[in-house]
Amino acid sequence: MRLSARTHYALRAAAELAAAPPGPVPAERISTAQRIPRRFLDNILLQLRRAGLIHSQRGPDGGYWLARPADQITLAEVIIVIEGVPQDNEAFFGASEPLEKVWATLRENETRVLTGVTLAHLADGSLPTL
Amino acid sequence: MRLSARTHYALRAAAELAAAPPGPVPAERISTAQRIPRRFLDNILLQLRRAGLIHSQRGPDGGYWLARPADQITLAEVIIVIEGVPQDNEAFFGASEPLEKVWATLRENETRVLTGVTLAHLADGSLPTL
DNA sequence: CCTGATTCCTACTAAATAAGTCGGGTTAGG
DNA sequence: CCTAACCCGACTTATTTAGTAGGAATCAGG
Repeated sequence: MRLSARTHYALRAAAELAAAPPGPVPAERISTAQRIPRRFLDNILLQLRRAGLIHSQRGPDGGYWLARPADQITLAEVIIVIEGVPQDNEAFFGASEPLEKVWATLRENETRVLTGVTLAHLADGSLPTL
Repeated sequence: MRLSARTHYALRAAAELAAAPPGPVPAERISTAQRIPRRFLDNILLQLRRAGLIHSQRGPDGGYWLARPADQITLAEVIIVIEGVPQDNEAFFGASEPLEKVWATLRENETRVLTGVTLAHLADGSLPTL
């Protein structure tokens, strides 16, 4: 799979929000709970907010919260927001042509798992049969 | 999955060797058949040889060939040779802990497919049920 | 034993990506 | 108006990627 540190952080931050009681969670809290460098986290949360995945509130008692119920946000969605859509522009010739099908299979497996797990699953520790 | 261009080239080169009739295949041929930059290919083939995956012969009528029967070389093996062993050093805390299991599942799926497909499968276009 | 085809090998480079950091601006509550 | 928080673009440093360069070593055939 190979995901960037940024993406791992985003997923962990999202998990933290999903597990928190309702109401704004300040970045500082997420940062310490998940051991994510504070300024970097700001940056990531900003990206999640711009993508519409979370909402935010400034000022005292401000913070971040999920824009939708945790069981309606999949890991795949978070990953896409951070990594962007994967673009494959490989070409296959002759003997290597069957590789295309192998990659397709791999991608399907991946997608199936990542769209099958939601933030709610992470929050209550009950993973679905994958 | 995300593999480097180098790894894709290695796989395609290996597929080409698997599909060729017995005997040395010159790099030049692989390069044109699979549209791989010549000098870069040299470099990659060298790495495959040092790993013991292929053999080579210099001079006229020289070239490269598989060190073992094509049905005994898996895609996983080629990938490991080029990419090295993947090292994950992520740590999980609290709400994000279940992620570990998700990544494990993903890795298992991947491994199952990549160790299940051999160069022989590519060569004769008969992929196993994945 | 010379010639040309072919592999072998180290080193180099330009561009992209990754992983943060920095400095300050903006907003809201008390 | 003060303080806690988010907002935002730009910057930096290191690593990886995708090759390229230049030539040395080897081997078959004539």
